[in-house]
Amino acid sequence: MSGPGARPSAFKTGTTSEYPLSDAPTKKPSRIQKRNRGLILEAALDVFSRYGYRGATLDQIAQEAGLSKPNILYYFEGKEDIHITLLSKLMESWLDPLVELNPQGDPVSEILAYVQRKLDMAQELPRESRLFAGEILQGAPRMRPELEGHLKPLFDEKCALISNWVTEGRLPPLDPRHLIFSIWASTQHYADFETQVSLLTEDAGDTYQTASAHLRLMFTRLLTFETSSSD
Amino acid sequence: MSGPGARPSAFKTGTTSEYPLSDAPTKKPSRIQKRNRGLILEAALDVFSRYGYRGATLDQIAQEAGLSKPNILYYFEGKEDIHITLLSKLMESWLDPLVELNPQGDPVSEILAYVQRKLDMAQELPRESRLFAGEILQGAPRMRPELEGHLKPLFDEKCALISNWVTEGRLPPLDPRHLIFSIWASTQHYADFETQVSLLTEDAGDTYQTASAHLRLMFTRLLTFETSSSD
DNA sequence: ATTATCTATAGATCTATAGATAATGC
DNA sequence: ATTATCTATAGATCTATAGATAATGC
Repeated sequence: MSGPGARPSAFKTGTTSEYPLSDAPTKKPSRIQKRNRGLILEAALDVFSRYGYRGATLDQIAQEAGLSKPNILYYFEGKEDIHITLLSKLMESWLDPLVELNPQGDPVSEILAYVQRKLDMAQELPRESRLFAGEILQGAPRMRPELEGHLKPLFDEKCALISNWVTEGRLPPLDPRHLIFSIWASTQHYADFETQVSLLTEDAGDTYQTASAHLRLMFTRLLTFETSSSD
Repeated sequence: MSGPGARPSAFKTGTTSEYPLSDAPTKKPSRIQKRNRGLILEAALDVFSRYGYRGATLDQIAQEAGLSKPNILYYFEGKEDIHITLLSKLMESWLDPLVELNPQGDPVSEILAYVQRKLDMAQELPRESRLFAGEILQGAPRMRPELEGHLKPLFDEKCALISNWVTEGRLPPLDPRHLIFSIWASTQHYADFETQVSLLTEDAGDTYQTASAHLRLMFTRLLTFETSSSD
């Protein structure tokens, strides 16, 4: 009846494995399965990020993947299953740059490196950035559990780290939450609002280079003590 | 046949009047017309900003406006006409804070005041912010002429102004375009990503106050000379 | 034997219109 | 007379399934 892609569409926040524990596969996925699921997810990323969840159609995804529409539904339970699978897989790589924020490193260079990693991701993974932005913009109807389960703990952990750096006097007093929001906003802007950015910069070609310099300057000034007084 | 809302759905970028010059109304709009068009636009802002263009339905808009579906289509040519009308009306108030950037004022306080105005708008007009964000995110399929006609000239003008301030030595060297992008991104973030922000801050209630302090600090540092050397 | 794919189509959803009726303004 | 509103429904679009057929792996 339903294909090998058949899995509960509900999020299992407790596991990152390919299959939820409650529904272990009786067969390992074949080569064709892996290949076609991959083709579908790649096509879906393109279509969903461009037109949004409701704006995207299975027809477009099937066409882009080079498969027939019913064949798409052989590998996934439905449109929503594809979307959730995409977002879920993206989550990890999306949080990676923040995970790498190293408590042992120098606070200023760690945060500046984080800014640069986020900007690089905006440049290299704009579709992923826009997929996320669209989901959040509409209230995260399909990703909320994932945000609570993975993003929230990591965010809290890194906020605590930055707070410690401030307490130790290695950073000037600032609100870690708003610092992180400003980093996210100012870097992802180049992917999420690419249409506007390239319209206004007349697609100068060096947008990401000049953006990098600007953001490095801005966050350096914010994070660096003004040692205008003694010591 | 078609109601008084019947107007060419194409954008007329050259005019900001209620009716394009080429299609002057033979009758002035009645009180009921104004009221119902207003009700519909208010409802549509709610629905479009929450579900996106494709995700919104005329049923939802009709319900929210308290009118029947065919009655909606009596006042507007169709779904797209409502959407374009909304975006077009929004444009002006959206650009207002930037228009107010005063060449005669003090550069730093002018820009800091602009940041605060944008943050206030995110707080007070989150639906408008999200409507715009959604449109840009999907490549501005219905707003591109408006962006080219109104946003672009204003953006160029204000970039030139900031460049002059830099040349005059009243601001440190910086890229005006990226400064404006950073202001837009970091302020609108609180409206566009409100779901994520309130999830991560556990809706502290004072989010906009602490955000204001953070942004003032960040942009003050960026715009203020470090007079650590002589003079 | 099982996995993968296709054609045809059911069933739901949505935009928009037809055509009749009620309310309003000279 | 004109403006405003309603019921009913046409027509298009989209997700998903039924059921048959082809390809693949023991």
